[in-house]
Amino acid sequence: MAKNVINSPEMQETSRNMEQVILETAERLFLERGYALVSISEIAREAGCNQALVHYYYRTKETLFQRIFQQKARAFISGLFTSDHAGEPFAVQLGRIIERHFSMMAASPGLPWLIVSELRLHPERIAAIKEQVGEEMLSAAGRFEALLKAEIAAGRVRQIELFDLLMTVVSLNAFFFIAEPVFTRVLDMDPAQVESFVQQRKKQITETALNSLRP
Amino acid sequence: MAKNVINSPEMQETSRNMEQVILETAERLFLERGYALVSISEIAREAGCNQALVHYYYRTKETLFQRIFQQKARAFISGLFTSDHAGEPFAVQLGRIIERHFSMMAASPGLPWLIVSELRLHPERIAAIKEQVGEEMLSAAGRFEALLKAEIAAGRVRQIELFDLLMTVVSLNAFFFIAEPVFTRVLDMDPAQVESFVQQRKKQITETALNSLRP
DNA sequence: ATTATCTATAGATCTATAGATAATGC
DNA sequence: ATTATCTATAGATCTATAGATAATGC
Repeated sequence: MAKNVINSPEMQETSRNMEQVILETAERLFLERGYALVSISEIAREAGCNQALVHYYYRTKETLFQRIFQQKARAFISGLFTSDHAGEPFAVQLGRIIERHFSMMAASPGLPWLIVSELRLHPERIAAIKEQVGEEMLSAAGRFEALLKAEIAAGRVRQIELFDLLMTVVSLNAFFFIAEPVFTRVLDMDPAQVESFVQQRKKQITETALNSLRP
Repeated sequence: MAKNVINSPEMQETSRNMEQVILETAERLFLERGYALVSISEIAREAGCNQALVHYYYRTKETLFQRIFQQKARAFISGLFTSDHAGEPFAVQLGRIIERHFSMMAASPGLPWLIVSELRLHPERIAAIKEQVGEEMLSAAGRFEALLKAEIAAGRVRQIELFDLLMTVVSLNAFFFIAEPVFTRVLDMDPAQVESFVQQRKKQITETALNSLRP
């Protein structure tokens, strides 16, 4: 805590390195297969150290997981609500939100599956996340809701609850990344095809969501 | 195989019963938590028999799972394509398809999660399903695609690929049931509230999907 | 005689910890 | 002297099978 930040470059480098490598390896594996199906020995093997070292740095599998999961879940949720496009027309703002949310998942394509799976399997994990982002989410939602209501009143958007709109956006975005590995396999795509598939779908989702709002 | 179908009612009753009870228990548990997180001893315990009996009837965990999974996966996919509303307007037909698909999942709310999770975790399971429903799906899709193209040509539906339309429908339907337990917890709903939540969302999904198609 | 059910156990995990050794900092 | 890393192991699973016993059908 109150110790020196860095003493000798090399040593701290090495130590931080293995600690960091373990964290990153764990993140990758958890995103692929979830908490229960990743073993500590697998993390250690892929990180290139002994199994006990994972415990040395992170004590238990659960604390290691939580650290990764909570940070990711926060990004997932708050990514949906961070909008700094005030002044722009509603449709443009919404389009940007959808695209940002989509891109965030494209950078971590295992995330939507991990979040829903872990929250389904361990509902007690919901509380921590709710506490972390609940406030922020509610206030951002409030602001956006005012905007939506104004659009509806002006007759530019059909009557719809904010919840349904968000649910639609998240469904389209998240399910795409949840199912993407399956499609990729079924259609036997190479990485370039996958990339173009993702980009096309992003466009379609924005179009679909915006179109569905017309009065 | 070529044996008598039923000999003595009681005996066969009892035997079929435990065999059946095991199958149903396994189905319920697999739908809740997936293959890896359900143990044979748990199935046995909940079915009310000894662990070895599960192996006696179904040999391995894998064969027991496959039997359940393949039947369910087939229902999930073919449910989307079975349409016997020829003659009705396109929008009505599509609305019916969406509602049927939604209702099928409502009857097995763990199914969408189970399917995507297992196919993500074990891509080799894709092949069997593809073989089972691939043909049927392609021909049903072909018929529906003709309908869609005609609607587009008539200017009643915007330019869209069948794949994107189906993806939208499945995303909206499936993701709802994938995330539903989480929402239910977050909003702390009782069963009656959940039921009405599900019904409302069903309506919204149909409306959203149809609305998004307008030119 | 056959089919259903149980007990017991082998062998393969997996998490967590204790305690030894190696590397680094003062 | 402290921090990083390893070896070894306890204790708790979990799947699958062998072999005993109980129930049922002929």
